[in-house]
Amino acid sequence: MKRSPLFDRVHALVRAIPRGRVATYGQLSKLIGGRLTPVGIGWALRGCDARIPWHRVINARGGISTEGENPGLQRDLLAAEGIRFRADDTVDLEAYRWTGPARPRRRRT
DNA sequence: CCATTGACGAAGA
DNA sequence: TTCTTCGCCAATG
Repeated sequence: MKRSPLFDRVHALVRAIPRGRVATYGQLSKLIGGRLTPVGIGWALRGCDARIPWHRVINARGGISTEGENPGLQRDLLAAEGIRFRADDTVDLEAYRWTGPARPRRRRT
């Protein structure tokens, strides 16, 4: 895997996703700055290192897009983090969506 | 260098 | 509401 600045940024971002939380491709794309499209995010994660929690990245519907080779793998990994799937095998983004690396949710001071 | 594809998303019909 | 089209960046052939 070539370490492009963009890819490295994506990897760092994904590693910043807390356990039990998920992010969408489009969201990461925006967080990066739009330099990479959602598809580009997937490209960056396609051959990433094992230390990257790629399983926390799902599509905008809350569904899994990696069922191609390991059907259920990502789902199992997420379930192991306490994430519950709906009957549609989708995650409730409203509840589990990661807000960002340092989302200023509440100004303490 | 040119064309196609890819772990996607949003908008229009 | 669902289906189709276009867009976006990078990699590969």
